[in-house]
Amino acid sequence: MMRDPLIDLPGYALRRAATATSGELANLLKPLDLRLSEASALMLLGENPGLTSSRIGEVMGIQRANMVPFIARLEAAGLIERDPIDGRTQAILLTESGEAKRQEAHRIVNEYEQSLMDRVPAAHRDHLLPALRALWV
Amino acid sequence: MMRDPLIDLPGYALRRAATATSGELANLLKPLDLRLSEASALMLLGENPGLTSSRIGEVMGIQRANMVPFIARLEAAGLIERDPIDGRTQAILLTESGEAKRQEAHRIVNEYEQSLMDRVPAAHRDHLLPALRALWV
DNA sequence: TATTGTTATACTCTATAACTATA
DNA sequence: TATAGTTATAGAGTATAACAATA
Repeated sequence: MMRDPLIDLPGYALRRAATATSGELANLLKPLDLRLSEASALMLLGENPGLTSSRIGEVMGIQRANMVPFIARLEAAGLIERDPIDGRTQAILLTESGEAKRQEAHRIVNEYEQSLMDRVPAAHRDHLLPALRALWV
Repeated sequence: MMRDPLIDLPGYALRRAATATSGELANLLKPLDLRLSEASALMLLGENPGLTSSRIGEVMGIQRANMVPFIARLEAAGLIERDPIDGRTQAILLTESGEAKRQEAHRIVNEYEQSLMDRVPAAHRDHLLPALRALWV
Protein backbone atom coordinates (compact mmCIF):
# COMPACT_ATOMS: atom_id res chain seq x y z
CA MET A 1 0.00 0.00 0.00
CA MET A 2 3.02 2.20 0.22
CA ARG A 3 6.57 1.89 -0.94
CA ASP A 4 9.27 2.79 1.56
CA PRO A 5 12.51 3.60 -0.29
CA LEU A 6 14.36 3.97 3.00
CA ILE A 7 14.29 0.50 4.47
CA ASP A 8 16.71 -0.86 1.90
CA LEU A 9 19.36 1.69 2.82
CA PRO A 10 21.90 0.21 5.22
CA GLY A 11 22.76 3.60 6.70
CA TYR A 12 19.13 4.31 7.39
CA ALA A 13 18.59 0.87 8.89
CA LEU A 14 21.67 1.46 11.02
CA ARG A 15 20.23 4.68 12.42
CA ARG A 16 16.83 3.15 13.08
CA ALA A 17 18.32 0.09 14.76
CA ALA A 18 20.63 2.24 16.86
CA THR A 19 17.96 4.64 18.06
CA ALA A 20 15.51 1.82 18.76
CA THR A 21 17.96 -0.26 20.77
CA SER A 22 19.51 2.75 22.51
CA GLY A 23 16.09 3.78 23.71
CA GLU A 24 15.40 0.31 25.04
CA LEU A 25 18.64 0.13 26.99
CA ALA A 26 18.26 3.71 28.22
CA ASN A 27 14.92 2.73 29.72
CA LEU A 28 16.48 -0.26 31.47
CA LEU A 29 19.13 2.04 32.95
CA LYS A 30 16.68 4.70 34.07
CA PRO A 31 16.07 3.02 37.46
CA LEU A 32 19.80 3.41 38.14
CA ASP A 33 19.59 7.11 37.21
CA LEU A 34 22.28 6.45 34.61
CA ARG A 35 22.38 7.59 31.04
CA LEU A 36 23.65 5.23 28.39
CA SER A 37 26.91 7.10 28.00
CA GLU A 38 27.37 7.25 31.76
CA ALA A 39 26.96 3.50 32.12
CA SER A 40 29.52 3.09 29.34
CA ALA A 41 31.96 5.39 31.12
CA LEU A 42 31.59 3.49 34.39
CA MET A 43 32.30 0.23 32.58
CA LEU A 44 35.34 1.75 30.91
CA LEU A 45 36.63 3.12 34.20
CA GLY A 46 36.06 -0.24 35.87
CA GLU A 47 38.62 -1.81 33.58
CA ASN A 48 40.87 1.25 33.45
CA PRO A 49 40.99 3.15 36.72
CA GLY A 50 42.67 6.51 36.56
CA LEU A 51 41.98 7.44 32.96
CA THR A 52 41.91 11.17 32.34
CA SER A 53 38.84 12.97 31.14
CA SER A 54 40.41 13.58 27.75
CA ARG A 55 41.35 9.94 27.35
CA ILE A 56 37.84 8.78 28.20
CA GLY A 57 36.58 11.18 25.61
CA GLU A 58 38.96 9.84 22.99
CA VAL A 59 37.95 6.25 23.62
CA MET A 60 34.24 6.95 23.74
CA GLY A 61 34.19 9.48 20.94
CA ILE A 62 33.12 12.39 23.11
CA GLN A 63 34.76 15.75 22.59
CA ARG A 64 36.80 17.33 25.36
CA ALA A 65 34.40 20.21 25.71
CA ASN A 66 31.50 17.84 26.19
CA MET A 67 33.39 15.83 28.77
CA VAL A 68 33.20 18.69 31.25
CA PRO A 69 29.48 18.51 32.11
CA PHE A 70 29.64 14.77 31.60
CA ILE A 71 32.29 14.23 34.27
CA ALA A 72 30.73 16.90 36.47
CA ARG A 73 27.45 15.01 36.58
CA LEU A 74 29.12 11.73 37.53
CA GLU A 75 31.05 13.56 40.22
CA ALA A 76 27.94 15.31 41.54
CA ALA A 77 26.27 11.90 41.76
CA GLY A 78 29.18 10.70 43.89
CA LEU A 79 30.16 7.99 41.40
CA ILE A 80 33.65 9.23 40.54
CA GLU A 81 36.36 11.36 42.07
CA ARG A 82 39.24 13.30 40.58
CA ASP A 83 42.80 12.60 41.61
CA PRO A 84 45.17 15.32 40.35
CA ILE A 85 48.15 13.92 38.44
CA ASP A 86 49.84 17.24 37.78
CA GLY A 87 48.63 20.79 37.66
CA ARG A 88 46.47 20.32 34.62
CA THR A 89 45.68 16.60 34.48
CA GLN A 90 43.39 14.59 36.72
CA ALA A 91 42.91 10.86 37.00
CA ILE A 92 39.26 9.81 37.20
CA LEU A 93 38.51 7.04 39.68
CA LEU A 94 35.34 5.23 40.63
CA THR A 95 34.21 5.83 44.19
CA GLU A 96 32.90 2.96 46.25
CA SER A 97 29.35 3.82 45.29
CA GLY A 98 30.52 4.29 41.69
CA GLU A 99 31.89 0.77 41.70
CA ALA A 100 28.60 -0.55 43.09
CA LYS A 101 26.68 1.34 40.40
CA ARG A 102 29.11 0.04 37.78
CA GLN A 103 28.32 -3.54 38.76
CA GLU A 104 24.57 -2.97 38.52
CA ALA A 105 24.99 -1.26 35.16
CA HIS A 106 27.28 -3.99 33.92
CA ARG A 107 24.70 -6.67 34.68
CA ILE A 108 21.88 -4.77 32.97
CA VAL A 109 23.97 -3.88 29.93
CA ASN A 110 25.36 -7.37 29.42
CA GLU A 111 21.93 -8.92 29.80
CA TYR A 112 20.55 -6.50 27.24
CA GLU A 113 23.40 -7.04 24.79
CA GLN A 114 22.79 -10.76 25.02
CA SER A 115 19.10 -10.25 24.29
CA LEU A 116 20.07 -8.13 21.29
CA MET A 117 22.15 -10.91 19.79
CA ASP A 118 19.31 -13.35 20.44
CA ARG A 119 17.09 -11.21 18.26
CA VAL A 120 19.45 -11.48 15.31
CA PRO A 121 18.76 -14.58 13.19
CA ALA A 122 21.49 -17.15 13.80
CA ALA A 123 22.69 -17.04 10.21
CA HIS A 124 23.58 -13.35 10.51
CA ARG A 125 24.62 -13.21 14.14
CA ASP A 126 28.39 -13.59 13.85
CA HIS A 127 28.57 -11.08 11.03
CA LEU A 128 27.03 -8.17 12.86
CA LEU A 129 29.89 -6.99 15.02
CA PRO A 130 32.58 -7.24 12.33
CA ALA A 131 30.34 -5.42 9.86
CA LEU A 132 29.64 -2.64 12.35
CA ARG A 133 33.29 -2.27 13.22
CA ALA A 134 34.12 -1.67 9.57
CA LEU A 135 31.73 1.29 9.54
CA TRP A 136 32.72 2.81 12.81
CA VAL A 137 35.88 4.46 11.50
CA MET B 1 47.88 -0.56 26.92
CA MET B 2 44.22 -0.22 27.77
CA ARG B 3 41.32 -2.59 27.69
CA ASP B 4 38.09 -1.30 26.17
CA PRO B 5 35.18 -3.42 27.41
CA LEU B 6 32.78 -1.56 25.15
CA ILE B 7 33.92 -2.51 21.67
CA ASP B 8 32.68 -6.07 22.03
CA LEU B 9 29.15 -4.95 22.79
CA PRO B 10 27.00 -5.08 19.65
CA GLY B 11 24.65 -2.38 20.94
CA TYR B 12 27.56 -0.06 21.61
CA ALA B 13 29.11 -0.79 18.21
CA LEU B 14 25.73 -0.11 16.67
CA ARG B 15 25.56 3.34 18.26
CA ARG B 16 29.12 4.22 17.30
CA ALA B 17 28.65 3.05 13.71
CA ALA B 18 25.38 4.93 13.43
CA THR B 19 26.68 8.23 14.80
CA ALA B 20 29.86 8.00 12.72
CA THR B 21 28.07 7.29 9.46
CA SER B 22 25.21 9.69 10.16
CA GLY B 23 27.72 12.46 10.69
CA GLU B 24 29.44 11.66 7.43
CA LEU B 25 26.22 11.70 5.42
CA ALA B 26 25.00 14.81 7.21
CA ASN B 27 28.14 16.60 6.07
CA LEU B 28 27.57 15.50 2.49
CA LEU B 29 24.02 16.87 2.66
CA LYS B 30 25.01 20.18 4.24
CA PRO B 31 25.64 21.86 0.86
CA LEU B 32 21.99 21.14 0.02
CA ASP B 33 20.92 22.71 3.33
CA LEU B 34 19.18 19.44 4.13
CA ARG B 35 19.28 17.52 7.35
CA LEU B 36 19.48 13.77 7.25
CA SER B 37 15.86 13.33 8.29
CA GLU B 38 14.76 15.90 5.76
CA ALA B 39 16.51 14.12 2.91
CA SER B 40 14.81 10.91 4.05
CA ALA B 41 11.42 12.60 4.07
CA LEU B 42 11.91 13.97 0.57
CA MET B 43 12.83 10.50 -0.66
CA LEU B 44 9.77 9.04 1.03
CA LEU B 45 7.52 11.70 -0.45
CA GLY B 46 9.04 11.15 -3.87
CA GLU B 47 7.72 7.61 -3.90
CA ASN B 48 4.53 8.45 -2.02
CA PRO B 49 3.12 11.85 -2.90
CA GLY B 50 0.32 13.05 -0.67
CA LEU B 51 1.22 11.29 2.56
CA THR B 52 -0.04 13.05 5.62
CA SER B 53 2.28 14.42 8.26
CA SER B 54 1.20 11.73 10.73
CA ARG B 55 1.80 8.97 8.24
CA ILE B 56 5.28 10.24 7.42
CA GLY B 57 5.98 10.27 11.13
CA GLU B 58 4.77 6.68 11.52
CA VAL B 59 6.95 5.44 8.71
CA MET B 60 10.04 7.35 9.77
CA GLY B 61 9.60 6.84 13.49
CA ILE B 62 9.09 10.52 14.27
CA GLN B 63 6.42 11.49 16.76
CA ARG B 64 3.45 13.60 15.67
CA ALA B 65 4.53 16.46 17.91
CA ASN B 66 7.98 16.52 16.36
CA MET B 67 6.56 16.47 12.86
CA VAL B 68 5.20 19.99 13.27
CA PRO B 69 8.50 21.94 13.19
CA PHE B 70 9.88 19.32 10.83
CA ILE B 71 7.20 19.89 8.17
CA ALA B 72 7.21 23.62 8.87
CA ARG B 73 10.88 23.85 8.01
CA LEU B 74 10.46 21.97 4.75
CA GLU B 75 7.54 24.22 3.90
CA ALA B 76 9.45 27.38 4.80
CA ALA B 77 12.23 26.18 2.49
CA GLY B 78 9.68 25.90 -0.29
CA LEU B 79 10.28 22.17 -0.73
CA ILE B 80 6.77 20.93 0.13
CA GLU B 81 3.24 22.24 0.15
CA ARG B 82 0.15 21.19 2.06
CA ASP B 83 -2.99 20.17 0.23
CA PRO B 84 -5.96 19.98 2.62
CA ILE B 85 -7.83 16.66 2.41
CA ASP B 86 -10.51 17.52 4.92
CA GLY B 87 -10.71 19.99 7.78
CA ARG B 88 -8.06 18.31 9.84
CA THR B 89 -5.92 16.34 7.41
CA GLN B 90 -3.46 17.62 4.84
CA ALA B 91 -1.64 15.83 2.08
CA ILE B 92 2.04 16.74 1.84
CA LEU B 93 3.34 17.19 -1.68
CA LEU B 94 6.75 18.02 -3.07
CA THR B 95 6.93 21.35 -4.86
CA GLU B 96 8.86 21.65 -8.07
CA SER B 97 11.93 22.82 -6.18
CA GLY B 98 11.31 20.07 -3.61
CA GLU B 99 11.41 17.49 -6.37
CA ALA B 100 14.65 18.98 -7.69
CA LYS B 101 16.15 18.90 -4.20
CA ARG B 102 14.90 15.34 -3.77
CA GLN B 103 16.81 14.25 -6.85
CA GLU B 104 20.03 15.85 -5.63
CA ALA B 105 19.59 14.30 -2.20
CA HIS B 106 18.76 10.94 -3.72
CA ARG B 107 21.99 10.91 -5.68
CA ILE B 108 24.13 11.86 -2.70
CA VAL B 109 22.42 9.40 -0.36
CA ASN B 110 22.58 6.49 -2.77
CA GLU B 111 26.21 7.15 -3.53
CA TYR B 112 27.00 7.26 0.16
CA GLU B 113 25.04 4.12 0.96
CA GLN B 114 26.97 2.35 -1.76
CA SER B 115 30.24 3.51 -0.25
CA LEU B 116 29.08 2.24 3.12
CA MET B 117 28.52 -1.24 1.78
CA ASP B 118 31.90 -1.13 0.09
CA ARG B 119 33.50 -0.56 3.48
CA VAL B 120 31.96 -3.75 4.87
CA PRO B 121 34.15 -6.81 4.19
CA ALA B 122 32.54 -8.91 1.47
CA ALA B 123 32.03 -11.88 3.78
CA HIS B 124 29.77 -9.85 6.05
CA ARG B 125 28.14 -7.56 3.53
CA ASP B 126 24.93 -9.43 2.81
CA HIS B 127 24.28 -10.05 6.47
CA LEU B 128 24.25 -6.46 7.60
CA LEU B 129 20.83 -5.32 6.47
CA PRO B 130 18.95 -8.44 7.64
CA ALA B 131 20.72 -8.27 11.01
CA LEU B 132 19.85 -4.60 11.44
CA ARG B 133 16.24 -5.17 10.46
CA ALA B 134 15.90 -7.73 13.23
CA LEU B 135 16.93 -5.12 15.78
CA TRP B 136 14.86 -2.28 14.48
CA VAL B 137 11.63 -3.50 16.02
C1' DT C 1 54.35 25.76 21.75
C1' DA C 2 51.20 21.99 22.65
C1' DT C 3 47.99 20.04 25.86
C1' DT C 4 44.22 19.73 29.67
C1' DG C 5 40.51 21.36 31.26
C1' DT C 6 37.16 24.82 30.77
C1' DT C 7 33.23 28.21 29.28
C1' DA C 8 29.70 29.43 26.32
C1' DT C 9 26.71 28.42 22.86
C1' DA C 10 23.97 26.28 19.26
C1' DC C 11 21.90 22.59 16.68
C1' DT C 12 19.70 17.97 15.98
C1' DC C 13 16.95 14.47 17.56
C1' DT C 14 13.86 12.53 20.85
C1' DA C 15 10.20 12.50 24.56
C1' DT C 16 5.89 13.87 27.21
C1' DA C 17 1.73 16.15 28.30
C1' DA C 18 -1.99 18.69 27.06
C1' DC C 19 -4.78 21.51 23.91
C1' DT C 20 -7.98 22.49 19.42
C1' DA C 21 -10.62 21.49 15.86
C1' DT C 22 -12.63 18.13 13.18
C1' DA C 23 -14.34 13.28 11.88
C1' DT D 1 -15.17 9.44 21.23
C1' DA D 2 -11.13 9.10 18.38
C1' DT D 3 -7.94 11.39 15.36
C1' DA D 4 -4.77 15.18 12.96
C1' DG D 5 -2.41 18.72 13.85
C1' DT D 6 -0.53 21.69 17.23
C1' DT D 7 1.93 24.05 21.38
C1' DA D 8 5.21 24.04 24.86
C1' DT D 9 8.92 22.14 27.05
C1' DA D 10 12.64 19.19 28.41
C1' DG D 11 16.45 16.10 27.93
C1' DA D 12 20.34 13.87 25.50
C1' DG D 13 23.95 14.00 22.27
C1' DT D 14 26.93 16.49 19.28
C1' DA D 15 29.61 20.55 17.38
C1' DT D 16 32.58 24.85 17.28
C1' DA D 17 35.29 28.56 18.91
C1' DA D 18 37.88 30.53 22.26
C1' DC D 19 40.20 30.96 26.79
C1' DA D 20 43.35 29.97 31.11
C1' DA D 21 46.69 27.39 33.30
C1' DT D 22 50.20 24.22 32.91
C1' DA D 23 53.66 21.04 30.61
